[in-house]
Amino acid sequence: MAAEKLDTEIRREQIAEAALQLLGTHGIRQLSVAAVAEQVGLVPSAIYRHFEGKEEVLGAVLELIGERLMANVEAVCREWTGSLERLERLLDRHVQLIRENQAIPRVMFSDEMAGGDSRRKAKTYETIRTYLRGVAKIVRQGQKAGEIRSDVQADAIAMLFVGIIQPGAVLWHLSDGQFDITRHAKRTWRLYRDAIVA
Amino acid sequence: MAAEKLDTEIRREQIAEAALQLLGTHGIRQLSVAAVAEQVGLVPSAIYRHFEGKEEVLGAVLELIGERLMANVEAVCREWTGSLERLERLLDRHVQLIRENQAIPRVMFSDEMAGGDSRRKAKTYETIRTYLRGVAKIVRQGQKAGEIRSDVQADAIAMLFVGIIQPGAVLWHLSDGQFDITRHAKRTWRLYRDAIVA
DNA sequence: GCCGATTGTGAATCTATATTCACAACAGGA
DNA sequence: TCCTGTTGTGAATATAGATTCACAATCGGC
Repeated sequence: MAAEKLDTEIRREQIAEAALQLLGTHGIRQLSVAAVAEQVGLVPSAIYRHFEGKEEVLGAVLELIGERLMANVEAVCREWTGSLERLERLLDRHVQLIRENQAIPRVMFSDEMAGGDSRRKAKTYETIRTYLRGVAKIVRQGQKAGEIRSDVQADAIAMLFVGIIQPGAVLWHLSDGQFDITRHAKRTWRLYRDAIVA
Repeated sequence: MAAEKLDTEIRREQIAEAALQLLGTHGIRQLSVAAVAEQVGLVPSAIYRHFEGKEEVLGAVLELIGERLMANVEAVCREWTGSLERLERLLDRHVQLIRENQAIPRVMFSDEMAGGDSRRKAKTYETIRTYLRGVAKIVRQGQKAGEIRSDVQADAIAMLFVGIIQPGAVLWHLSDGQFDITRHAKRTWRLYRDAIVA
């Protein structure tokens, strides 16, 4: 039975989303064009109507992740003013995002992606740096406002922010959800907060 | 030209080590039996004299990593007494270990490994937990001794310890060594230390 | 309603890799 | 020295999965 014909822009999004999903449940080694196609409800060869090949699909996934990460940064900056509140909320959103997309931490912090060409490696690097820059910006504002200690570089503070989640996210995934990442984030936040307040 | 005939125990170690090395330079997608064999100076089929297959090789790599991680924990416990010193030195050693084996953080915190069977996933989980338990033990001693704050679970403190390195390790790898992980660890240690002292 | 362009399909192809196997070389013990 | 078990080799096999292609269905504009 033939699938509905949809605009290539729509399909590209669907495909990237499907790949992201699959990357969460199985590793990159499992990620086959066939699996992605099935998830979308298409036949493998149809993928090539919308992407040059598997590599490009992975690139789109990376793009997608980058967008979502930055959307969170922008959201907290919009909704809150204090830098500490912003960071705390960003943490909440980050946990939420990870819970919905297990693949994110793995893809970003594992270079599973970087396997193919080295362009992807560079792009992954850039995506992470962009996110870190966003966090660091919040931190710097906090430092200017005297809410966050200024004797440590904003970059370092931003990176430790990511470090709050990363190990927990992995445990959460490896334990099939046993490990309570939300609680972990809450607990660790207290620690982190105390470490960075002025 | 035929390779020297060596005892299977030796070969197993060589093979695991070679795989670990390759996992560092290329991702898991690149890791082929052929590549491992070449690195050891053998022919692909020779691998099967010592391992059941690729999966088992990956298992051995995991084992290897676990041993090295725990060796560090034991070393700092042997060489130092204060819990803060122990943690600081463990951090040094951890950075060192990562610098020598890029694959470690990626393998451990990326579940690249967990792709195959779910036994590996469970084993990866156990390996990480074991390491975390080791760190947490140091932390608890510090809490008893009054060196480390007691109002936060030792587990959380141990996990953040890992979080100090993890993001930096990834950036270091993705940037091909541009990012200075050693400096990052030093800077972040100050932050972390302040966060956990009693 | 007709036409070109776009999207979907199924079969065929192509390649990379894991794995197997029969045979060769070698080690060490009897 | 001979025998047996172990390790290494190269060729052959098997398979999964990416990619291509000729053809069919569908859509939008005229």
